[in-house]
Amino acid sequence: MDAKLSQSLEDYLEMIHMLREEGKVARVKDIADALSVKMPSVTKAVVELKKMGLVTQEPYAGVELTEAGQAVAAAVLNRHMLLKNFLERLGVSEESADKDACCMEHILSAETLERIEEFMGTPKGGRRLNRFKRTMRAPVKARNFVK
Amino acid sequence: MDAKLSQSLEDYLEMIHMLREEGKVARVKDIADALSVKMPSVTKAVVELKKMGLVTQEPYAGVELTEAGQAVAAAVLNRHMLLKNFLERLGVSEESADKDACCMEHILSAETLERIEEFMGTPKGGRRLNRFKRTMRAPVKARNFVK
DNA sequence: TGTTATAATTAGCCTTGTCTAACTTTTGTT
DNA sequence: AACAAAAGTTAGACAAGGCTAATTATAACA
Repeated sequence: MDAKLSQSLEDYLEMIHMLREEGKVARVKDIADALSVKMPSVTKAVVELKKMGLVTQEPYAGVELTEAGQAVAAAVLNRHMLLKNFLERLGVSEESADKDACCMEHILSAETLERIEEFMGTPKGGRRLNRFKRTMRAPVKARNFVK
Repeated sequence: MDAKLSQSLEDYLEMIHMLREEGKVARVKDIADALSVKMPSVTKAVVELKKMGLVTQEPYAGVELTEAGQAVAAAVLNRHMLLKNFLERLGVSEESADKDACCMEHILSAETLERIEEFMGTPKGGRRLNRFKRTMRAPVKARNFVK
C-alpha cells in the first residue's frame, strides 16, 4: 500500500496539496503548469497515485487527496518548510532556500531532519543544541516550485 | 566541453578520485565494488567521462583523472566534506552525515553552500554568522559510499 | 443546441541509468 | 607456453520520467 513514493510522485502529491490549500482546483492542467511539466506527465503520475490510494480524480473537476494522501503530502510539506526556514536562518535568500529545500525534502534521513528540528527549536541567538525541544513548523501557505 | 555532469557521473568521478587518493588502482571492477554497481554500469560511465575529457583509461590497469577531472572531482569532494562536517556539527551521526552529504553534494545551490561555509567558519560555540571567513575543508581521507 | 475551445488521455518515442548474459581479452600461475 | 580465472566490453532488456502528436471528451458560449 505505502510502497515508498519516488521523489517525483512526492512532488506531484505535494503540489496537489498546495493547490487545494490555496482553495484552487487541482486539475491536470493546473498541476502541469504549477510544476512546469506537460499534461501527459501529470496524467501518468495521477494514475500511479490513484493506484496507491493517495488521490481520487473527477475528470475535468480536479484531483483530491485521500486521507492517506493528505498525511503523506503534509509530511513532505512540513519537511519543506522546516528546511526552508532552516536555510533562511543560515542566511540563504528566500528563493534559493525554497529551491534547495525542494530537493532536500526528498532525500534527507530521519536523523538529520530531527537534528535540524532541534537546531530550529533553539533560541535565535543560538547557544547549543537542545535535544528535547521539538518544534512543529507552521502549516504552510504558498510556495514557488522551482522545477 | 564541461556539459554539466549528472549526479551519477559526479559520483563515479568522485569515487575514482577517492580510490586514487588512497593509492589504489581504480579499475572498472574496483569502482563497481566501491559504488555497489555492476561493471557494465561503470564501463558506460567511464566511456562518458572519457568523451568529456575527464578521465583516461588503460584497460586492466585503471582509470586516471585528467587535469580537468581532478578539478571537478576535488570540487565535489570538498562539497561532500563540508556538508558532512556540517551535519556532524548539528549532531548527526557520522554514518547518516556521510550518507546525506552524498545526496546533498550534487544538488545544493552555490549560495547555500556559501552560507554553510560561513556557518562552519564560525567558532564552535556559535555566536552569529560571519560573512567574511571562508574555510576550505581538508582534503579527504576515506568515505563510505552509501548507494 | 451545436460548435469551438479547452482539458484529458493515449500512443509512442527518448534519455538516463541500471541490470544480466554472453563474449573477449588479459593476467598470472604452473 | 598454456590455460584457467579475473577483468572488461558488448548487446539487449527494463524502469522511471519526461516529451510530442494525435485523439477523445467536456465545457462554454453564441
